Amino acid sequence: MATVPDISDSEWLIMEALWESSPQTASEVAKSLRPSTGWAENTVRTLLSRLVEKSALKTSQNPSGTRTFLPAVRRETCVRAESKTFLDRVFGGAAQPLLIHFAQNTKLTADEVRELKKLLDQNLNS
Amino acid sequence: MATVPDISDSEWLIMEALWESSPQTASEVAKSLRPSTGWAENTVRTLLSRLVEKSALKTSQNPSGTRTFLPAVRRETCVRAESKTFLDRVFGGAAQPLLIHFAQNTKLTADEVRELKKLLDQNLNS
DNA sequence: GTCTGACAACTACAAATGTAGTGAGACTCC
DNA sequence: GGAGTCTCACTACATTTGTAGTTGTCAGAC
Repeated sequence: MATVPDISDSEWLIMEALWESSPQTASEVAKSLRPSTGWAENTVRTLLSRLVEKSALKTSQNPSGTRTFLPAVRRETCVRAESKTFLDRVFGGAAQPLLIHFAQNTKLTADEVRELKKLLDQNLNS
Repeated sequence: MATVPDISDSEWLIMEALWESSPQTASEVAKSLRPSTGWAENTVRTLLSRLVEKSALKTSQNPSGTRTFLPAVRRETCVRAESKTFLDRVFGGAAQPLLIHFAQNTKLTADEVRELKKLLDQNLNS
């Protein structure tokens, strides 16, 4: 049950970068986030360190002596945890109102609707 | 577009209490939250004041001189804002993966599934 | 050998959040 | 009319978050 660490908004962006491609060094992460966030390299380093402290990331020493970072928790696990928090907080834990909310408030394509309906059917039979 | 104030986790509980029934005095809110949160009355007062500052709540002086609090923003509005934040943060703004996630990870009754499918159809025709 | 430029480690600091305590005025009940 | 009781407005204080700056080291470039 490896309790999932609490990941803040900014930290989430770091995690995304590493879930997408890892391991990466601090400066690689910084470089890839710079366009979207404008963060100074040190900011990224701080966030990386905090995530290591929280055990959301692991590091490994690579031959050249610099550290590389890689996720210690799977994205799916974190998504699940965040989703639960959100669900509890905003919808009082009731998933159906949440589904209703998003089904009403977002535009979906016919294909997407088809796929969702299929999933709903599978849900029933599980 | 009445930008929605940022409401923290604890504050959200206060808002819920007032969305459910308002206006209420500080001590009424405190009393109703005590069982679930264990908060001291002053904690509730502080949170109420912060919410008034943020314009999430309004107050009105009632005859006896004590203040009562009531929401200044509709629950639906806040839910929408929180949902968007969450969607952007965790699902990169894509609603369909979110719907998939919740459709797969929650148990629904046959009725609920039926209703959701109906909504999905309406979504298509809108 | 020294200068340069990454990298790591540590420190900084304000705003937001969670969770209260204190002091002062008003009201209430003997 | 003094002693509790409510309320309110202020103040407090540790943590977490966002966003860096500073210092020291080490490896190549020259």
